[in-house]
Amino acid sequence: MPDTKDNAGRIEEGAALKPRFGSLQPKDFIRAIVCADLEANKNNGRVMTRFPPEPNGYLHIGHAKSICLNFGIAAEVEGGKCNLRFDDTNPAKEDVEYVEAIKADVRWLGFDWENRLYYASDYFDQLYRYAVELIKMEKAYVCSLSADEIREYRGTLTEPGRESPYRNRPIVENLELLEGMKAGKFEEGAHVLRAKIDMASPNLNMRDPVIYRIRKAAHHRTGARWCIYPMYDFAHALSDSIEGITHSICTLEFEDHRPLYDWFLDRLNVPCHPQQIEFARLNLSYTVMSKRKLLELVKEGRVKGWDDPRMPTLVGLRRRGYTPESIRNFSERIGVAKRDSLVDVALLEHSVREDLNLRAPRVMAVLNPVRVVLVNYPEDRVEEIEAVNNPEDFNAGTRKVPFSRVLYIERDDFREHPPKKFFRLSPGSEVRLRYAYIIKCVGVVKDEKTGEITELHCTYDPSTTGGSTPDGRSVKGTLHWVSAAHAVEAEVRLYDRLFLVPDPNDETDGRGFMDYLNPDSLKILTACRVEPGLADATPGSLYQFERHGYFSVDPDSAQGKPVFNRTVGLRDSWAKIEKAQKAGGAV
RNA sequence: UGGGGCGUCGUCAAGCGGUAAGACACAGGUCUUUGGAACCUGCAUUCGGAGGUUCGAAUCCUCCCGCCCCAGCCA
Repeated sequence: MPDTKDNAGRIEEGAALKPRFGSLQPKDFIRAIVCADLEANKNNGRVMTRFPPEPNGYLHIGHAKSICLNFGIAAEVEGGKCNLRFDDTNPAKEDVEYVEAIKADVRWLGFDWENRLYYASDYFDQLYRYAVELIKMEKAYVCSLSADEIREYRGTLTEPGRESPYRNRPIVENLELLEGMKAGKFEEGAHVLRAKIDMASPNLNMRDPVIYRIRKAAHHRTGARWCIYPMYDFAHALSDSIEGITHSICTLEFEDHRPLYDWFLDRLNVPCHPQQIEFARLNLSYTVMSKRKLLELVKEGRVKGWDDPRMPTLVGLRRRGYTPESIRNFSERIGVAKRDSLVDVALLEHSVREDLNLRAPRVMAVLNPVRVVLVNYPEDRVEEIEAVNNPEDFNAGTRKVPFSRVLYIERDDFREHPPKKFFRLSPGSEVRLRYAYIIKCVGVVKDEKTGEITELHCTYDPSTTGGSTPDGRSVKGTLHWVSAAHAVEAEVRLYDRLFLVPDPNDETDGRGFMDYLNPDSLKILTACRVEPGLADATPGSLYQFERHGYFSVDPDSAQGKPVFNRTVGLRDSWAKIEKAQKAGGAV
């Protein structure tokens, strides 16, 4: 792990004497600002951003948007840099478990902070010195009001606040008190350090905000060395400055904090004054994004953990089968702006399909098997059928798949009474088995009691090797299949959206997001049959099950007993037709 | 009834005084041994509303309407 103590992003002298543009384009309002700054030679042509997560939870797709923005901009500018900085100012909520997970996620997404891994806690000494400076300037004071009293004194949205009776404590007394706080002489809540700004400000953030509070909790990095911790507004602005950040990009809810951000930097003798720019956070339809809600899903057991494939967390998406490329493309497509929006998950799904279409090897898997006996095929004959691994990529080559007299096909691919436009298998109809032969259904065997179809009898046409039709007859349907004697049994987990409504965050009718959970967000199929080549598929690898969708091999897989997660289904135009037929009555 | 933001196609989103990009979705079609993919076509006479300025406005001005955020010793 790189040492971060001595190289905390010092502003390199003479780092850039002329603007460096790199590939940066003004695609969005933030890049437009950066471009303009570069042209004006602001910051000496230097561009430095940062991604500042608090290590109190797992990263989700919303963070990915921010990561792609911050690391993206830095990468697009010649000499641009993006730091990874943990905003670890609240030991009660934070944990090393999260810092490690976050680092892994950022790396997985494809970004590199090189040796610039920082922690706000690296700056605690410096931050403390800044606080002392503020006191000496009479711009900060130790307030001994209780938390409740402070709230009361703060006023409301429409009424100004009142000044704390401790507001005009002498400098020496403030200094002594702060020293005492730092030394652990007081209990939590006894005192806080506040900035002395304006209790009548219409911006509540400016009503003498707390900048240090006593917290006697062990910090995951500094241990018990400190018992006072700086608040976000103070720590963040100054950390940005210490690292020489030029553009401090954050989400909209911090817009009201910008005057405070600037206030600290304008008063203190700091290395530089970064520009804070706010953009709208990502909202995705049919999902929730707040850490609180995600945590609740995990704690209440509604999902199996942070990496449950239904979670919008990066670990969840990864396990589901999403690739870093697809997430980066998605981030690019959604754009960056300031208006609140709800992005359609379909766009995310499109992004994976697009990526996986090009790279996922194709394979045959029967999810809901029904037996097919080729009555005119020799009993013990086994053919090795050649199949293309990826029609989008001829370099992917071919493979052999065993074919024999008894096969499995998808139960859905047979209809005893086929609806209009159904060109799969039905009594008397012909259909092609992918890469193999054309078969015709000549008999249906049912369970006497339940009426369930247990077996289909078909004949195969030996002249149609490889699925060709030498006589030129056209066979519309092509089915995937698997040889019963050779297939491997597999578990397949079919995921669907976690929520039933586009915006589960909407509480206007008194319901909460938990009320909108989709009871069918996970369907586990245990009797699936896949090609023998998949017996020992490597966890994490990705496949396309032909005619079904994209699947990732789950870590729960065991030798000879693979488990697959459906990443996303293929577009299914038959499903659309069928739905339309049902909706429009007959035909 | 305080302050800060935002309102352009179903969903994102360009546009920055010269006459509405693109993507997803959707609808048709071509092709096809994945009803996949690919490809083609269609999809806002109109930019929250009303006035005004201008030869000309989504872009400028005025008023109005709607939505989001802020009263943690959270970030």
